Amino acid sequence: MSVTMKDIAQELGVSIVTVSKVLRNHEDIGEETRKRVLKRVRELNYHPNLAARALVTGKSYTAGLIVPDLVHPFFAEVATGISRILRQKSYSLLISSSQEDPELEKQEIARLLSRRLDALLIASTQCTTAGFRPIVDQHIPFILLDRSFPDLRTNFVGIDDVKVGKIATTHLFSVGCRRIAHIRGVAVSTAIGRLEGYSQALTQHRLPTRHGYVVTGRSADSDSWSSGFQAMNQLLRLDPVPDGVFCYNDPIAIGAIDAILAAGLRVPQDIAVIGCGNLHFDKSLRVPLSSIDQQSVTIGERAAKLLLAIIKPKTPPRPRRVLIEPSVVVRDSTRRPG
Amino acid sequence: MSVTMKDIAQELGVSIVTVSKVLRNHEDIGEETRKRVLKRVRELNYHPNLAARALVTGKSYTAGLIVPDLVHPFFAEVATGISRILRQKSYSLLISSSQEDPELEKQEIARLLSRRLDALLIASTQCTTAGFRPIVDQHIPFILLDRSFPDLRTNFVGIDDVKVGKIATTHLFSVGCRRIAHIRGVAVSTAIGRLEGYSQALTQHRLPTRHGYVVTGRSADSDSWSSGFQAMNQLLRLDPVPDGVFCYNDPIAIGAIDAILAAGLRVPQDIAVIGCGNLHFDKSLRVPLSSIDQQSVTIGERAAKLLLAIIKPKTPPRPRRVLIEPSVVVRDSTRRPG
DNA sequence: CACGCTATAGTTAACGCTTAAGTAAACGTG
DNA sequence: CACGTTTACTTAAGCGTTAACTATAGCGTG
Repeated sequence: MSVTMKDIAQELGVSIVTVSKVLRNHEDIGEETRKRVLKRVRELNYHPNLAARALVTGKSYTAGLIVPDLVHPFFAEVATGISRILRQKSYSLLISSSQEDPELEKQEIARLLSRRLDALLIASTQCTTAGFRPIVDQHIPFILLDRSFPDLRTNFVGIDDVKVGKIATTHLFSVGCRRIAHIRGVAVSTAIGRLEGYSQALTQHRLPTRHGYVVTGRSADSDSWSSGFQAMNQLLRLDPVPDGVFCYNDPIAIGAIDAILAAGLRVPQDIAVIGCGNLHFDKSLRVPLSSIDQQSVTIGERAAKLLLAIIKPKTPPRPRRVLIEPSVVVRDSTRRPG
Repeated sequence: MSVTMKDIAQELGVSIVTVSKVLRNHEDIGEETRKRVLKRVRELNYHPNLAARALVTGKSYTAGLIVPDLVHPFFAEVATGISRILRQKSYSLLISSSQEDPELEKQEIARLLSRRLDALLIASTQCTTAGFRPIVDQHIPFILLDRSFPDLRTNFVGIDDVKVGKIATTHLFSVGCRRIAHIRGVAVSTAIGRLEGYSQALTQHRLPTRHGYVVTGRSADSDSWSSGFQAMNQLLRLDPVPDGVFCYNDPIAIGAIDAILAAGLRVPQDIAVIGCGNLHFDKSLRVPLSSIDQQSVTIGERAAKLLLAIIKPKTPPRPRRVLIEPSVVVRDSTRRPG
């Protein structure tokens, strides 16, 4: 079918091994032989069969990535960051989406495991850590992204979610909000961390914890908008009505803003809103949305670097936690006289 | 290292081939032996090494996808569609981003080729077809997505761009616009097709072709917003000013709307705007944006199905062109008394 | 009861590459 | 000039599978 080392070796009257060595820049090859081989390799546009190489070396030069949803810009950006770093080291990336379905995620883990990838990167939708057992059992290095599990000692790269909640809430405080509500996410680590940060900030600024001021966006990410819309309507029925809302993510925040506007109130004059994620269209929204930037590309890049680091050594080093710093991006939805 | 067929065979006192046959549901295996093997396979959580299998069968059960930009929702959705179909047939997807860089795209093609993938899917940023030569030479089935090349007879799946331009322009006409401008994209097939459709619609509705009414968004997709903003400013300096604008894509349209609003005009009362892509946040924009839906997920699904079809036969069937039907999604930016 | 048939296995050789070990020739050294 | 050393290669073995044969037993059949 396609050209092999054997073909090249026979044509040139050398052994297969000689060709192999030339291609891997092995030292003990004569200058002239090396040139002859390289010349023929170029002429035939030969590329070694990586499946064969993987079989004997045990390294596939491929990493696997499982995300809940490729369309979500956060994960798309993380993937882009990973891809950029891995490309430099000639690694490829097998991407698979779990569609926010824990069962599907487990299947994908199994599938990727049987490909003997060098490492796995997972932004998990699992609730428990049981699904990671097969990975641990097979001694495949892996890194969790974005969402972490307290009871699982493994590599993790993500944003410092407590800090996210803290700086978002503090920002609302600094623009004059005193009745700050929170539309939280479902019970994953990111939601818990941001809630924790929100609470810490309230305490720090000596604001009371009001009853009903924390509501949960009920549904999964795919339906964040309506989730935010409904949650905000719940908040609008409270007395006193909040004057600032920190939302778990941007789609929820957009839904919340739409609910506020639908109720005849103004953003940010009556209620200021801040989201999280800093989606790149935030500035073109009906009310340009203030947000917490999650440095998604950076998360991807750091994850990829960590991956390369843990692949190298024979015995994997002990798990590392990489926390990225969030930052506030101020737009109209919180821009009002302090 | 990890469990192999050999281990299982030895433990059970059968030959490796027997194990292999059981796993591939080969018929000539006794009921009892089959059960014994399957039992042990499950106990050990054994999964065959796909690299080894790929080496001998020549099929990697992996497809490659190259897109200009993973973060762009269109490509993310296409990838999701592809992924969904391929998953059902136990195929994996190696995704790689060319970052809108033709040179990088060529490198990625080379990289994917050396992995002996079963097929390639490419949404290309190339200007010429030269970059596809290596793929053709190696007889790897491949499918172009979204952007096509008139001088290359190959498989293609994408939207009917002429129709896109036609129905967008016709929609503007139907809401009362009589001076319809077009902010076109750079010289790829999609831009050309949409322009063609725009022209056809003008003719059909007996509208004059006005000088300067077609301007080009200069830059690449990554900077579409400012591109649309500037292009719209150009249109605003014309006399007469357009009363409707069909934009090559949604980010450009968002930029255009921002420019119109910045000039103190209203959307859609003074100028109606329609984009293309139907990004899922369109409804939450400052002015909710009418758009042409490109059925991106469907494009991905159809592409994946085509892929599975052309992989099967020994000799590849002749190239097919699959054109998806676009449709108008009406929102505020064109909602005005006809 | 020898025959071929069927069901159920096993044997052998490859897939394309890498790794380790081996070797022949040329070279330097005391 | 016998000895080790270096250079430049070759040979052999094997990575974990599968494809294509081959082998054996049990069985009905004419």
